[in-house]
Amino acid sequence: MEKPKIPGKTIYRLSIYHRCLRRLEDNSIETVSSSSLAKAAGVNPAQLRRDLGYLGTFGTRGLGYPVIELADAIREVLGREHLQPVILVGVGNLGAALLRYDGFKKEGFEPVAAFDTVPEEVILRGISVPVYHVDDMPSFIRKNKVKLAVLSVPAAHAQEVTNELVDAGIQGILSFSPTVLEVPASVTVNSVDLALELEQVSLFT
Amino acid sequence: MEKPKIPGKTIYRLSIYHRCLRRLEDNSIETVSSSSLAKAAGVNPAQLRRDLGYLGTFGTRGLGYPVIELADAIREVLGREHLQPVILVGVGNLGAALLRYDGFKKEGFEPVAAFDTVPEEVILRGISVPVYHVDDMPSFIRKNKVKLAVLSVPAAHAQEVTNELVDAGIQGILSFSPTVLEVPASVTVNSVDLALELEQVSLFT
DNA sequence: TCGTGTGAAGACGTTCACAGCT
DNA sequence: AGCTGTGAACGTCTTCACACGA
Repeated sequence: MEKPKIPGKTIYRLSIYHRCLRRLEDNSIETVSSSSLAKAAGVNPAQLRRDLGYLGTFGTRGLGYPVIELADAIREVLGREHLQPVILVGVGNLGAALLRYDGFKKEGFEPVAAFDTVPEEVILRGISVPVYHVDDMPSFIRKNKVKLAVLSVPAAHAQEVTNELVDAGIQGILSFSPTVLEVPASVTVNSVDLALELEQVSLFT
Repeated sequence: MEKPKIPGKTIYRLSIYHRCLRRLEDNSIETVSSSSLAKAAGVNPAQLRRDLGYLGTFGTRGLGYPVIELADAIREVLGREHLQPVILVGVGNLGAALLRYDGFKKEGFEPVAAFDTVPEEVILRGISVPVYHVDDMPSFIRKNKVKLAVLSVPAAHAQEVTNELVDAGIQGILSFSPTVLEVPASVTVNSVDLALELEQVSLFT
């Protein structure tokens, strides 16, 4: 069997296309051309067609792509059928904001618990997720078979916490710490460094 | 004059190297080899040497790079001498967290004001930046010649606010809205989509 | 010998341009 | 005619591998 091996960048864009398609679904639009979907997603039409080519051949020449089928196909590839449980470690300012951020739920992720070294000090305004002490983290991960973690602890403790997460069985980490985390190859890490992102903007002006 | 034309990805990594170098400066370490710095930054040694090559030739063969000179050279390229003023629009959960986030200041950015549609409702816990009504935003931008903005408003209003920012003279925007923003070519936009980032992690596990 | 600097090769990603289906 | 699907060209980024200086 051929394994299509979809490139990472394409996968990233598929998520974007999916979001655009959902809007079209909501508006009961049935077909869409590569050029208009590409414009909505902010990419080149040829690139979009190339990306969709990884899903098989869907489009109708002369017409465009069927919105619903295409959205389903992307969902299948991205495995978006059920909500993924996520834990969050480090309920400081940023962590608390992330817990309240509803964008995660919209995209299929559900924060099921949060951990901090001083859980009693966490202000619970608008947070419906339980906050526990980090000592309880490994057992929680194992018991609930959580695979994804969001890391928003101070940089100085990021590696230490990461080690605990990995030992407990976490397979994917979204980190907001401005450090390079060392993990086994089997664990995926995605780092978002807010200051670096802002810097990028400033350098191209 | 030859303009070396440093690639965007290299610039991004230069920022990372710079952060690593600062730690070395703090520890009074005077020279560093490409391999050890590369490891700290999480890149391939050859890539690091290639990147540093854009700055001119600094290293001493057989020895490594002088930490201080190298850090200075990067600072010069990145134009990091003075603090850049930044405004933030949309002081919701995420926006408030970003205001309290001290990582920006450490990297040379200073939030000078924030704007919201209901500034009076913003809880000021730990926020030292003044929060004004969005109606006052354009005049503030013009008066203070602010060039950079962080956008953390709901997706539905992102484009509208962006238009106002651009009209008022903003040249770089760091957006946290999950939408594609339309701007003139002269304006740089960098989008951070938190849900997409988490999704990326989940897809590679 | 150690580690930089760099030509050359390779991997990867994007875009063009057009054949072919509806 | 309109729009997809894709070979091929192109451009960019990464890595190798080695000459050369300290």
